[in-house]
Amino acid sequence: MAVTLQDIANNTGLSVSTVSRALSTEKSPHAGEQTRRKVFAAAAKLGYRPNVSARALARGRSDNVALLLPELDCIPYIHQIETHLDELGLHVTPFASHWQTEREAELLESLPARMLDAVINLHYLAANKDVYQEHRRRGQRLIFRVVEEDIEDVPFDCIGVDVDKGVRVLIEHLHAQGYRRIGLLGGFGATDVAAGRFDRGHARGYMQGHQAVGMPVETGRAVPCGAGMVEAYEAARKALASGRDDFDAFIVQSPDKLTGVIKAVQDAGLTIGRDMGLATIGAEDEPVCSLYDVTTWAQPVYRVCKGLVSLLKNRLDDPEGPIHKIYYESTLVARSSSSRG
Amino acid sequence: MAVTLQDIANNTGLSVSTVSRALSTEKSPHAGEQTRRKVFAAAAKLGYRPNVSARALARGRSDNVALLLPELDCIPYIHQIETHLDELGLHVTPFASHWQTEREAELLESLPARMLDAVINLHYLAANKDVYQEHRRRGQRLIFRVVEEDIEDVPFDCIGVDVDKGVRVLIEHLHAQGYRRIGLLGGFGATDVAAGRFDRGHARGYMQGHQAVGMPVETGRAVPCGAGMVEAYEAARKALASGRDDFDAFIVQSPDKLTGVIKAVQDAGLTIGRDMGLATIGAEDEPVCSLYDVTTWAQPVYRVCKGLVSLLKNRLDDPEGPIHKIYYESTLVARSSSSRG
DNA sequence: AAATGTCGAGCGCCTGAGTGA
DNA sequence: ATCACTCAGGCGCTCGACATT
Repeated sequence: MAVTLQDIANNTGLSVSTVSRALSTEKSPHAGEQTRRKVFAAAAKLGYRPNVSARALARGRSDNVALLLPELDCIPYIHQIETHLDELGLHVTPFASHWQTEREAELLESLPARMLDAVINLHYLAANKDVYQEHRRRGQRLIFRVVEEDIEDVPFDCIGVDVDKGVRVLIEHLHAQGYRRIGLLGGFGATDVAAGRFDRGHARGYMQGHQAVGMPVETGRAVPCGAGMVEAYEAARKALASGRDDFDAFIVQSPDKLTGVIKAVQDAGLTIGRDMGLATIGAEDEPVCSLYDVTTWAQPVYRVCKGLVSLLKNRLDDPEGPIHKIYYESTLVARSSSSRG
Repeated sequence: MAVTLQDIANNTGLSVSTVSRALSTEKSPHAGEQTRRKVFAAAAKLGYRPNVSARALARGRSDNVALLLPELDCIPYIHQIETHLDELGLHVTPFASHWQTEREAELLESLPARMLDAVINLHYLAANKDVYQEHRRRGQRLIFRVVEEDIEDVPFDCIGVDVDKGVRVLIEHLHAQGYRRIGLLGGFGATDVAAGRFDRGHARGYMQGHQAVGMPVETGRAVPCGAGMVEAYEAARKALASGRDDFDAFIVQSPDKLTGVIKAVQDAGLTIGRDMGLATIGAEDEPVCSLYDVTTWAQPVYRVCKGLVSLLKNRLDDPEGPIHKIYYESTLVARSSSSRG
């Protein structure tokens, strides 16, 4: 049904290969100016669209890159990366691992058969390190955004985001504002702290922050909770009910949870900022944060995405080149939720 | 690099076509039980993965369906549809049109070249009707979720969702609770009402609702606003500031905007439910709605997704069959945000 | 020596027709 | 005749190796 090169060839009286060459922007066996025009005219007239499968099969690449996400809700990332890749003539296909290590490995496994030129993984999982290695050995190009780990420990092209530093900075900031009983709500961080583990991510930052300001860490200040605002609400409510004096501030792991925590604080009859400090860690331009004027350790999403794409481009241009790593600093956006003025 | 049928053939001493047949579940030229076992063993050992491009090229279909979304944030839909299609052995690729009619047309245009077997479009746009027709004529299978239009006017396989009825029902409900000055905030609906147009979607429901309870429609009660909670907040704030007595309830077009409206109401010193009724239209299981206990006209997302997929299956099984249409009723989930008790 | 155009093999897989038991 | 398997052409496109000016 679809229009093929053959159709254009018939229509113009040229051969399929000539048509192919005329349409491709490549240089070497250039096509003549006239033929070119003729071909383009015919292509437009017939509504030709190159068949991506055939092209991929013939070239051994698809101009397609996979975007591996822990969840589908990383929308600003998807959008940004899509935009940047578009400029390189690449198309992006998102895949969600739903936070399952296994599933991520399985997805990676399925990618070569899809002929994807590269993989951008938004969340480096140390647990899958060997899997990543294996896939690189098979020729896959992998680019990572690293959140939990130190990028020194990551033997791949990657962008580091200073999340653990964020907790430290937020604690110092909250401490400077007079808060002394700072809870950590949600995420792996809260779970780690509750279990007395301080060797990675938020938990490490939590520890470092307390050390920096000379406060002892209380593992009871960790409030683990499931995903979503409702669970965050419940967790915060309970935390505030059981002993209101245990907390005078919360660091909330994600803006999503923030919505729940805000309500819990309000319901407890507390005023945000004055009675209860609030801060979170998230992407820049997070609507909830500006709506509720919440202090944020803001990840530079735009630069991170741009960085990921440029790493990708480097890697595609020079598959054997040295590994590149970039570290981006987040910004402390101090707002009224954490000021006692 | 990747393992091909050829590799398995070499490994087992069989021919490529035998291997192909042994691996395919099809029936006709069955392979012998022993060969089958041998082939599967070799495939597993070598880690064979069929090349999707080659397969698509040879079969003329890709076992892939496109999911056309107005925005990337229809996450529950994506997830559900993905799950159901998975059971049919189909893979889904999401494409976002960002609410641009043009872009949607362009996307559709690009799909045949990707050999997608079908398209599920989450938002039927009457403006693109001719484009849809044209693509069906070219053999594309199209399935729609219809929100704004009457499904009688939609000549395609589709699921209807009773959104306009929702506004009517919500108005009747709010009226019964004693609310008399009901605003409509956000979306096409608000824009239409503000412009005095009542011929479709929310605007029609707004009109019908008022008629049903015998209240006159005030076009000034429409509060148009852009996407996102921050814009909704601003719009609601202004509406409440300019003349607080103009409104005693809001119907909010989407749960996203709801977050902003709630804050605006709180900031105005009003109590939700008592001073100001609130209701919204959204998917079932919307976290914001249960968190803030907001009355909702709840779309049956799960059934809609299941329906879309079953329509799809029908269409694939019988491309020439008659058009099917399904109409799903939403449910009124009455909560405290709209009760004066 | 270019510049322009054609040939044809082949990417990995499927499948109708054919071979031999 | 059935069963088990192989041959070979083709899906639409690319690209190295020629042929023609």
